[in-house]
Order: sequence, then structure tokens, then C-alpha cells
Amino acid sequence: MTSAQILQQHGIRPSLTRVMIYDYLREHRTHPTADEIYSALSPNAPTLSKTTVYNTMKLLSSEGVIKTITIEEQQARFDACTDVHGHFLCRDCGGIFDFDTELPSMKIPEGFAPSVTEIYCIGRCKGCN
Amino acid sequence: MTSAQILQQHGIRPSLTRVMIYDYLREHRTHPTADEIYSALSPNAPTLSKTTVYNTMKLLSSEGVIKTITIEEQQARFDACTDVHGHFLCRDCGGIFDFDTELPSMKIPEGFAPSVTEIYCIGRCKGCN
DNA sequence: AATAACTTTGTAATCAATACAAAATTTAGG
DNA sequence: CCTAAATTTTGTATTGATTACAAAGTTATT
Repeated sequence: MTSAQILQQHGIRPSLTRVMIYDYLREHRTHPTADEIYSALSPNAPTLSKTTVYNTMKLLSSEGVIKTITIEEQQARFDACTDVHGHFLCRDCGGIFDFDTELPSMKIPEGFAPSVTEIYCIGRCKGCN
Repeated sequence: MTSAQILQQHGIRPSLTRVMIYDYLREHRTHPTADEIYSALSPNAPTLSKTTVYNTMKLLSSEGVIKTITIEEQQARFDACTDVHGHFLCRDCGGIFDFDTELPSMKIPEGFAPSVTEIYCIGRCKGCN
């Protein structure tokens, strides 16, 4: 399915800018920061503004099209894959790796309605071990 | 067990300042920010510096005495309870609630060594529903 | 084309977190 | 004790990710 179609399904108007940003995120599974997305796209889109990247990430995230990864304290990262999976942050090299996991059996109290679940691990990755 | 004893067990010298900060966190299970801890303690500890709070949280967190909660993008929160449990962030009121959960069955690849696991949910809490 | 609605942009501001070096405190040796 | 070394704490200045905001640009509707 095209990025434009996915955006439309979530009630987001698929402007050129939004499709370009979302396309980039779908094609680069590196969990980029807003700044990295901006730097990657701005050579080919000279009028792109960093604020637009932030606006777009916020919009897509709030509509559930992407996931916002807050495993790092300094800055948010983004992931186009919304399937259930975990994120592993290496303390040494700073790399973020996906891993398979099931959702845990959570005892969310009555009346609480979660819309997003995140599973984070922090430690040392294979290369740094 | 006293806060001083716990710090010592983790190889942290239990200075008055560190014990005071850790005591506060153990007694206030509100997941406070560094700024909230500083504001709460500073009337009774006029020479306390906010930098010291940040330093202490970083030290205690890196030694596994406390948990750093990064569920919010804006600022870190801290938790003296290191038992397995999840954190629920309400999008509307901003409250953070503990919930019981088991660790999920995670397929961490060979060679990866996690030392911390976090389970976050974001949604709407009982009061806001 | 005109108007309204929405999107994008650039600049300035916010504010959590850190760097850094001086001051204060604690420890250990004589 | 007394001094020097090691550690901890402090205050100020800085960094840097994110947001506020209003102007400019674009798109849709009549």
C-alpha cells in the first residue's frame, strides 16, 4: 500500500511533504530523529522546514501511523513499523535495535484505555559485548 | 532497609545529600521530575543545587537503584521502585500510573545483554474517560 | 477568480539537561 | 590534629531538542 493511501486511511491529507517524510521513514528502518529526517530530505527538498518535520511526526504519531520512541532521554526517534516489537538501546554505541516480543499480560485497571504500548530494553548490544 | 544501606550495597557513598534525595523518592511514589524533587527539598535544604539532583538521579539510575522513566518526551521522571511493573501515561491529564504486569517473553538476539526493561502504555486514564 | 481552509515555513523562545570549574566536604596518612 | 588528596556539591553558562507563533504558501470550494 502506498504511503498516501495509508495516510488517507487515517484521515490525514496526503500532502506532498507528508508523503515524502512518511516515505522516508518507511524506507529507512533506522529509527531516525527529526533532525536526521530533516537532514536526509533537505538536499532534495530545499524549502523543507525542520518545524514541518516535527509537525508531521506529531501528527502521524497522534493518529497512530507511526510510533514515537522515547527510549533515549535526549531526543525522540520514530518508527514507521507499528507492529508489536521491542526496542533495544545499547548504552555503549547508542544503537537502537528491534527485537521480537509478545505483548505482556498487563493488568491495566478498569477504566484505563491504552492506545499505545511500548517495550524497551537498555543494555549492551552484540557488537559492544 | 535504610536508604543509606541500599546506596552502600550498590557501591554508592551515602552522603547526606544523596540519602535525602533518595529518601524523598522512596517516600513519594509520584514519579517526580528532577525539578519537582528539587523544589520539594530546597526549602529544607537551601544550598541544594538542581545540578546535584540531576547528578544524583543519573548516578542512582546507572547503578540500578532507581528507574528513569522516559515515557514523556519533555522530561524524565524517576521511580524508587525497581520491581517489575508498567507505567501508564494519560494523554489528557498527564498523570502517570503504575500497573501490574509480567515481563513479556522477549526474543532478545544472542549476544545482547539487557540490564533494564521498561513497559509503557499511553492512553486515557479512568478519571479522564 | 475569490474566498476560505489548511499546510508549510522561519525565527524566536522555551526549558530540560549538561559542561565546567570553583567551593565545600570527606577521607586517609603522618 | 593537620595537611593533602579524593570526592561531592554548587552556580553559572551553555547546549540543543522541541515548541510557539504569525506570515507566507498551497489547495479546495463556490
